[in-house]
Amino acid sequence: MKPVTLKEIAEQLNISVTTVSKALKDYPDVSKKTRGLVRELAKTLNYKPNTFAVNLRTKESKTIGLVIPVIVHHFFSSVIKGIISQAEKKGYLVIILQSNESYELEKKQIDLLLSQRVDGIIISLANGTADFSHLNEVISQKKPLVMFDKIAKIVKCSKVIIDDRKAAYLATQHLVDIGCKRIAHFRGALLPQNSIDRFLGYKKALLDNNLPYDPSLVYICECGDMSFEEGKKNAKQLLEDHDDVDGIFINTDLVAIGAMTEFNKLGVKIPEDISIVGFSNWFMSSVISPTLTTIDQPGFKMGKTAFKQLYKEIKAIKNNKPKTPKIITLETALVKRESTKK
Amino acid sequence: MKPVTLKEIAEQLNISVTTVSKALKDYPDVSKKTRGLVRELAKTLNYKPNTFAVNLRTKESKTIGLVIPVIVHHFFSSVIKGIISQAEKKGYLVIILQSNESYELEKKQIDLLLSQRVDGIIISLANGTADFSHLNEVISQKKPLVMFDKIAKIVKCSKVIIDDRKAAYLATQHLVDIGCKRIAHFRGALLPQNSIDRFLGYKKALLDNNLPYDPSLVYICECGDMSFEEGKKNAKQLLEDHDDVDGIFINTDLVAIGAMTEFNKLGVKIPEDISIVGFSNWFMSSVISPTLTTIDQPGFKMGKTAFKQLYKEIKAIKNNKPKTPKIITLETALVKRESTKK
DNA sequence: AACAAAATCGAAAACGTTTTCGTATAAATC
DNA sequence: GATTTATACGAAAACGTTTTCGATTTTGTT
Repeated sequence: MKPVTLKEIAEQLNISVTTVSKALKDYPDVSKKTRGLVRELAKTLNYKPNTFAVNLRTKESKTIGLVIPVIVHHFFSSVIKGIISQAEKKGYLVIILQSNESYELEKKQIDLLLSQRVDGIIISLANGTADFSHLNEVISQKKPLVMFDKIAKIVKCSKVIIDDRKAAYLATQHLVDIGCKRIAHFRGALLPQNSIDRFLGYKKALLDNNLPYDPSLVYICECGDMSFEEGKKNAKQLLEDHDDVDGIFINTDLVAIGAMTEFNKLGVKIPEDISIVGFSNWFMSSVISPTLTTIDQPGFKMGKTAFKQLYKEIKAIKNNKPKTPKIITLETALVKRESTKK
Repeated sequence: MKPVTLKEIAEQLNISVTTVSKALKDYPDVSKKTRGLVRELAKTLNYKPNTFAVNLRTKESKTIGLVIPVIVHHFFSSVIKGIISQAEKKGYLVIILQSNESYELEKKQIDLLLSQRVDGIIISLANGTADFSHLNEVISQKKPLVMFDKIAKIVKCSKVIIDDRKAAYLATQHLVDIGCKRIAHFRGALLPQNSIDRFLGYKKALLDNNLPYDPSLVYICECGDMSFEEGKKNAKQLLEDHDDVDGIFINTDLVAIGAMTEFNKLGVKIPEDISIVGFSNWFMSSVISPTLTTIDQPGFKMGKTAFKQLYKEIKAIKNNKPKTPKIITLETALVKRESTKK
């Protein structure tokens, strides 16, 4: 009934707990014979070390925490998958918490993970996060921290990102290349670095092509749970505000799909009347009609990379060998589809 | 540098560790004064109980395990969200593992969770799972186990499901109601109970409407990572095999969307030539063209319900009060959209 | 003042593991 | 045969908490 312990194995074999423990962990100072006996008995009794005791003793839990803004989300669930699959290879478990795009909640979740004493934390920031004391707390506790996608440049930790500015530039340039002259932008929330960078890439592409930058062509979406609705709303507003727009670069696929739905309803033809480029390459984008040109954002790889980096830092800290934060930039690509086919 | 312990608080106040512990946990046998002092010092020192020690002592980790076949999946990620949000309310953390639709992996993950000594496990079975010894192992260790969606009737544990047979019946009946005479079915893998039930519901609806059941109209998809491709492949095959089909009830939205994509490519009009009903109500289904009629499967609620049930059983076992397994059936609804609009 | 009852505290064991360090036995060396 | 050197084992402390139970002090009662 009760789980088997080292003590019971020791008693049955008439040896000490110490020796049993050593035998199971391949210590050199235990004879081949007793090691064999211990191993055998442990197997027949189905011995499983008590993680609680091991954790207490070793001060590590082989568990990491992951905090993300949303879960039901193609990009983020891809990242989760990447992290979990990589963590599994190294014998780590992953505790997932969501911030719901709320700073308060994010702070609470970090606290929770710290008091849970996870071995490291991976996070993508909530839109509302402007204060970083909770993250600095993690760092000052010498716990490895890796940020991805929605990062804060100011926090001194490793980061896994894409070159948002470059990707946005590419997307906008593509719209220019196919002949768009009046290009709008549905940007993300104000705070997140990546939504800023995408905006800057958009702006730079316009200027490099001698197209005027018109702030009234930039619309904001929070990109939270309501992304789709926001896309619809902005699309409608855009039509009311401007009748000459022939291209839009949109911060997120889901918003883009909302916009396309609205345009479709209002009789605006895509790509004939307006060309659209999204961002992230959600699976959905390849099956809607017209299919959506977008930037491929490698979620799965980002997850894997983030864990790999975290793992390195966990090892490094364990060996008392510091590690300077590293910024890893993954490649993206423009995926051309029907929404920009002239 | 080192985390604060009860001992340090005790030494600073010149009292015993016992009293500090009691003061922090509102034991009645500690005076108001000392409790105040302890509380205050604990706060200023930012004391956080060492979870490892607490776990070891109390034999519970306030952590549960979740095993699902896939993560990047609208339904499953909704369930994850439901479980996590409910677990949070009760102070539980969730460790997520994926089985990748593989029995071997599923077994390994369960083992992992057991050796991790989680307080309970929630699982949706892999397609390949036909042996249930790993699940019975969980039960025989008196660890609460709740299955959802893809369940095994034979395993004696609580389950959260929908009435798949009824839902499938409803879906098929709808096709009949709009005038379909020759209705195909893309079913799921052979083993999962829900794919069996959906098939049975389909079959019964045909017979109840005096339509012949033709086995050659039933196609199989594994519904794993390749769902979309499977849908395309089956659609193509169906057209080659039969030229008189005017309706299809499809096991999963993603497969249905694959099929629709293929039909679209081949010039088959939906719903004019063939009407389609999917299953699950993925968000995607509401934005593709034509929008997909489907069965709404309440993932978020399923997750919440599954955790609630698990929580009840964790409490029950703690109080040495057994609990007979409970089967909870959630409501579904047919969502009529363009793919069945005649 | 004597006693009972209540209030307050602490010693100690326990949870199960890991690891250091010492000791005893066996093997090797001269 | 005496000494060194491997080899094999175990005692014990430590990780930080919870909880039982006994001891002491204070309060209340007569």
